[in-house]
Amino acid sequence: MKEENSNLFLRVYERLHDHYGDQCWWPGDTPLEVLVGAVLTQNTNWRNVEKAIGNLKKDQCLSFAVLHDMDQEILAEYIRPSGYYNVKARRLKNLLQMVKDEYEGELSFMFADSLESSRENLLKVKGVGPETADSILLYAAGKPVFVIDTYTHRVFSRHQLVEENTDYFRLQQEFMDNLPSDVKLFNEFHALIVSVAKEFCKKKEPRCSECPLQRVEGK
DNA sequence: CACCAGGCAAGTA
DNA sequence: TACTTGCATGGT
Repeated sequence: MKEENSNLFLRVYERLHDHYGDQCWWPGDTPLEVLVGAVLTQNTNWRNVEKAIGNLKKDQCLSFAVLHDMDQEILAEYIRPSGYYNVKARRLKNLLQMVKDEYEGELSFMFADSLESSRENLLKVKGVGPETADSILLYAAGKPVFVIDTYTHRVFSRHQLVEENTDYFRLQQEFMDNLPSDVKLFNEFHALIVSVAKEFCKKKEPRCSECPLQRVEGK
């Protein structure tokens, strides 16, 4: 539309949203499904994650109690299609155990906790890094946390919208300092960045000249 | 056939 | 601190 906004990040968002529309992430029927998916999708195509989640759903295993009590080896077989199934089974077990220890096994208790301490508890789980933790907080808990991923860094640095050498926390701060703290906006923006990166900002054969972010004017 | 996908931890120098 | 490697299936 008009791009009358003076904020660079909002202008990028508007241009992406005009081009792609609502993305409606995260596909998941329940917070638990989102949490499981957040681990399973680590460096993995979402389609493979859907297969793995489908396996769990088919046997009614997508409940906290069932997953928590399931043998790690059995869980690994269920999630095999998502790849790295042994490490991911262990990581899921670690995560479920933390929720059991810290929040009586109730995701709703974790989500009711403060952002700082729930994030801290998530990050202390072996296998949960900043992106996985923030994905859970944004997409499962509905907290206003901006999720950064490799695409975010690639798209924004390639368009010279952020410093080339930055890290997760600084990039996240930059987004959150420059955007209104809005869950729906953070949700859609992250998904839109993934969409534009997949289409125009691949490592090999980038098609930058056709990208809708061409000539976004700087600050 | 090669390449990569909605990361993270552990090892090395 | 700054790279590198292991983990692994499935689509293009």
